[in-house]
Amino acid sequence: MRPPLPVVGEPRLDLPAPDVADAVGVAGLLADRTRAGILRMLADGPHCVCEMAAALGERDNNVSNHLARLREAGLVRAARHEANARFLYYERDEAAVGRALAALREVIG
Amino acid sequence: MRPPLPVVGEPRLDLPAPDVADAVGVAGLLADRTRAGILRMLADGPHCVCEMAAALGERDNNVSNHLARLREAGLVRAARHEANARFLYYERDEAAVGRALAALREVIG
DNA sequence: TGAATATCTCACTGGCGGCTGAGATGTTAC
DNA sequence: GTAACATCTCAGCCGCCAGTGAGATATTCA
Repeated sequence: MRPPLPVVGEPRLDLPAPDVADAVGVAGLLADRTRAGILRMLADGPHCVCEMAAALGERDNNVSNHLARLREAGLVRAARHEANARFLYYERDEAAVGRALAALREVIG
Repeated sequence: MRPPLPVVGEPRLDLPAPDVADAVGVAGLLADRTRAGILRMLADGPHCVCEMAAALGERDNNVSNHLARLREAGLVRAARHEANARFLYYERDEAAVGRALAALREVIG
C-alpha cells in the first residue's frame, strides 16, 4: 500500500492537495479542554449541563456555549429529563461520533 | 460498559473531571489545514518540504514551521536524501501516530 | 570560490476563538 | 401568582496562533 522511498533526487511539484477539511473540523472541536471533556463524559452515558460544568470546573453558560457547537456539528443531542424537566440531559450521537473518528483516521489512520 | 440512564432527577455534582490533555494536544495539531495535510501526505510515504509546500499551496517556511511543531511532538522525523542531500525528506513515526490516534480514541472512541 | 537551491529560525502582526457578563426563556416549587 | 433554578443567547474583550518577512545555515553545481 505504501510506495517505496524515492530514489531519484527529483521532487514532484505536481502532487494533489489532500482533502482534510472534515478531519480539521472535527479536530477543531476536540482541540478544546471543555469540549473534549464533554465528549469524554458523555461516553459514559447522558449528563445534564450542571453536572458537566461542575466536573469540568467551568461555568454553566460556558459549557452551554460549547454544547451548542457540538450540537450544531451533530455530535450530541439533548432531551429534558422525564421526571424533572428542569434538567437537560445531553447524550452523544454515536453514529456521528463514529463518522468523526473515521474522518480523523483518514489523516492519521 | 455503559451505565443506564439516570432515572432520578438528581444531578451528581461530584463527578471527576476526565483527563483529556493528551487528546486535546493531538487535536490541536490536527486542527490546522496545513499540518493535517502534511500528515495525510506522509501517510503515502516520505516527501520533501518543497513537495508538500507545492501540493498544499503554502510557502516553504510556513510548512517548515508546521513541520517543526510535528517534529517536537514526535509525529514526524526527517532525513536527507541519499542521492541529493539538498532535500530533506520527512516521514511519519507510525508508532507515535498510533499513540496519537489512541489518545483521540479515549475521547471519541 | 561563488551562485543558486532547499530548508530553518525567529520576531512581528492580524484574526479567530474561548471566557465572561448580562439578559432572556423555560421549569419547578411555594 | 412569584421566587428559585437550569439553561440559552449574544455581544465584547483578550490571548493565542497561523502566516509573513528577513536573515541564517546547509548543499549542490559551475
